[in-house]
Amino acid sequence: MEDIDRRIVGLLSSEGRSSFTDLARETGLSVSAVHQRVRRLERRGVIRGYTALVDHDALGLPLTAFISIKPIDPAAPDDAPERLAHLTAIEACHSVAGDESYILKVRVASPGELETLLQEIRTAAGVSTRTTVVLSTPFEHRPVAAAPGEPPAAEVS
Amino acid sequence: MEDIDRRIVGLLSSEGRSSFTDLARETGLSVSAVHQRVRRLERRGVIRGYTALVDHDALGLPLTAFISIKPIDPAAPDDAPERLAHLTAIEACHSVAGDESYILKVRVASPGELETLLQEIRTAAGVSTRTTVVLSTPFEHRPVAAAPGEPPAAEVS
DNA sequence: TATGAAAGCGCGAATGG
DNA sequence: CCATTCGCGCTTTCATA
Repeated sequence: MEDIDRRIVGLLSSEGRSSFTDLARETGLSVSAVHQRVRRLERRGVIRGYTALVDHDALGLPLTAFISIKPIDPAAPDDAPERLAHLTAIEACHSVAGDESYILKVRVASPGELETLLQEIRTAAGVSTRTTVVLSTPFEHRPVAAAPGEPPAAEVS
Repeated sequence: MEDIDRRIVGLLSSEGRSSFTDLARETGLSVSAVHQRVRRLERRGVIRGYTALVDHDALGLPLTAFISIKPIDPAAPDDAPERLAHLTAIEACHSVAGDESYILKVRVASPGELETLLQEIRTAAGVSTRTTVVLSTPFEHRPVAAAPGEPPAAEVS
């Protein structure tokens, strides 16, 4: 993972369908060189895939919310992610430190659907919920910066 | 926005670099038909762009956190998003209902960087912060479902 | 909005510096 | 690890219905 790879990742992170020809131009390498690097980044899992960024309003899912969940029985085994995976309204699931155990990000069509979803979450995972409704999203999915502060210098890793 | 468009969006949402040839095969349309539909979806903003999904661990940004912010002076004009936009560690910014005003999602290299970032956020936007550290992420960026419950029936829009 | 054909270019593999 | 070459496949546009 060196500087030119970070650059490629940055470019693909802001333009996921860039052609190898474009990437070559913008990095100063030949097409086959970028090609090899991109394939290697994919194989090593640095690039995990590609996705279209969609306007959820236009798709009829204008309501976004963060739902924090906490087990009702703290002694029960914690398999909330598996129990919730079938609910396609849940876009992301993060295990977190703090008072609650997971934060879910969900997209639904209406308050009514949110209510239904909350009940499904509570019964499927045996949890209580705390919901924060998103009013608007100034920005999201910003591309990774080409160079953060400094790549971790000398770490054994 | 009809059914075949949702299907295309779903496909591009799980495979952002799918060729038009593949999309045509999977939808049963001709190549140029999908081509037109995809371009129209892009023009109308239903598809806002494409991005590579990256492994932040591999990029040297293994620490993810949600930071909720609240203005110190509630009377001051609320322009936090503009004031925070230059901080590239902030991946997303959502305006939310509830006790706090925004939820930020950030990616940093270390606890030390998180501390620095928190100070920058507080001074740049005049806010207090509450931070929730992400321990792991069972899933994220799940593709939009082809058909939610039902597309909003008869809305004037 | 759909299709099919034609032109151009990008992709991907193989070879060699 | 990078550059060059080349055949095939994909993208893109246009004419047409």
